[in-house]
Amino acid sequence: MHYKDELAEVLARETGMEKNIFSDLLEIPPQADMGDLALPCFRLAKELKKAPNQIAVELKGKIAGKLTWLRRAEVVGGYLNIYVEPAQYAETILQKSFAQGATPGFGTEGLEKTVLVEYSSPNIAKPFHVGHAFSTLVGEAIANLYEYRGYCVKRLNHLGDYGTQFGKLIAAWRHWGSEEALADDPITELNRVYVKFYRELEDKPELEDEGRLYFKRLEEKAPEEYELWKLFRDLSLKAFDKIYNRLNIKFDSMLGESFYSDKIPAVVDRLREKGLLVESEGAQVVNLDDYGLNPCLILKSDGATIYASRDIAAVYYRDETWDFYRNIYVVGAPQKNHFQQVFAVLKEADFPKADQCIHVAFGTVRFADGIFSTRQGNVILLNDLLAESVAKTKAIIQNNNPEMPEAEVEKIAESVGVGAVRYTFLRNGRERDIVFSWDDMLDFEGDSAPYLQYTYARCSSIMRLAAANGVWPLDPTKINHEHLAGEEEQSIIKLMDAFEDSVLEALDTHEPSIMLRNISQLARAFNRFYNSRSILHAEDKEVMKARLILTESTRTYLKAGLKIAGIDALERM
RNA sequence: GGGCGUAUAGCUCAGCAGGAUAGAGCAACAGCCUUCUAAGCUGUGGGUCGCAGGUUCGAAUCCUGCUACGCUCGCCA
Repeated sequence: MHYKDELAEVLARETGMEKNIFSDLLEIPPQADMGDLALPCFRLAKELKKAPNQIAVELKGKIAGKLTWLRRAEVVGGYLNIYVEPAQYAETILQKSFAQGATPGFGTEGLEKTVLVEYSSPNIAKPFHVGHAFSTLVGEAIANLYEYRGYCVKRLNHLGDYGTQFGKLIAAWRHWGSEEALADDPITELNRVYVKFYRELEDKPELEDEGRLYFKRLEEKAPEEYELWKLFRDLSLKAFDKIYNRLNIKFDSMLGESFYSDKIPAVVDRLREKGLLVESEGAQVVNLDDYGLNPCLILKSDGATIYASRDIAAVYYRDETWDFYRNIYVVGAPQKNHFQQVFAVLKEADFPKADQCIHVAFGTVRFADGIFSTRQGNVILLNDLLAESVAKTKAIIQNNNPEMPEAEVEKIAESVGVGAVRYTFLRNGRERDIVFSWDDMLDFEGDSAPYLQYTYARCSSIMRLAAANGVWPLDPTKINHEHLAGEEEQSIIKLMDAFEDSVLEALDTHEPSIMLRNISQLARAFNRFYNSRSILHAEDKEVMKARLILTESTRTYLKAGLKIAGIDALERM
């Protein structure tokens, strides 16, 4: 609400008080009939030693005639409610949005700043399940948000390709692996032997040592183990590529943990020089008492590296490579403590950008009766979920549009099915856990991606018809905005007005759901408008023009918001 | 035990730098397709905002205590 600043200005001038007092106090009322802006006068009452109601009345008198856009002001209780001139409001917002073309609410404050977003980061040789979807989809949306404000974004996939687990995998493979099965479906086969390893472990604890031995050999780059690991890694990357293609996600870097392994000695030296390394129970740790944290383990008692040291090495490497403005980790909430430690160690080591490293945590995907576990083979593959979602979509489309050609059905079903899944991971606060339920995942009504896509397609359909009838395109500056003064139209305008702030807040808090909520409300407002007004069959041509402009603008906002979320906007469905 | 987080309608969630009768969606029920896409729209019912105190003109929102659940607390990542 851009009028807020001007109103605060006038209030300050007329009362001789600080402008900030008013801009802090001014708020958007909970209901449209209470006005467009409101000033609660309760706090002023104390300072001015007058009743809130009386203050509101006096202020109302002082602003009278001072603002061109002010339609009326009303005192209700201790509130001064401000109503803006709706036609003028519509004109301002629509002109602004048309001036910004396809990217309303974009910004350039990020130019010249590089933001690294680490996300997805699956473990090689393991199935890509719906748990990974959280990081992948939230991370992509956050990357898109930064790009929308002009930042140069580097998408980093920090592959889990290192650690004792790969020693175990090699052991498992040597015991039970099948070449044919590996060639046929590598991830499934590798996962099969890995799961078997943990089952066998119960009776044969010696397997544990075997796994450790192979990892040690791997670290020493023993040719046989190394080649095997390399094979597993390559096969996994190929499999991951398929899913990333399907999600339309492209990474700028696929450097995994293994890449940083040989960069750790330099980190250890650095920490030692700073006098931070302490021996404890045979291991090398950094004491973090000053931060209220437990010591951070840098080197294990056998001298081997650990994930914390690898993460620290990665920060130095990334800064040398990209000179980052921000370094963001989209990693699950259970690793909060880990990142607090890593960032604290960086601070202790006087790394100047420690505060520019941010852990963006998200919740856990689990079943109602327990957690996903790769080891127990108790997972739902993202691909299976997508397939299910696409299949359901396809059935709906065929039911609704029996005439639609098969190829188009396929294409739309893919976009809608994938979009629906995407949306379920983005619609809520990211730190909430998601209890997996097929019904919720495949609910295409109400607050869902298909609802947004449907609304977009509906707008598109109207614009197509308008073009066919020769009434579109038309000059957006040459419409009568008085026709957009109604409640249905104004609620749409207000949401468009709020879109940019929702993007900024989403970026600020790394919470894509905030932006999505805005376009979800916009879609709802448009559908109400659509159901209560005739657009192409409006009472006269001027009314129709105004409504077409509103429709086209809605279409633009929906598309922009969906694109940030990574969801396709479809011309028909 | 220490730390972090969560608790709002039957279900899934918004709201939380204090403010006006606590909002959506789903589910339930009742309606709306001879007019631009019914994956839509309208209406109805449904809430001691976990519990107990406190601060305040005013608390879902801030503070304290408690309860429940989840995560985490060096040699996995």
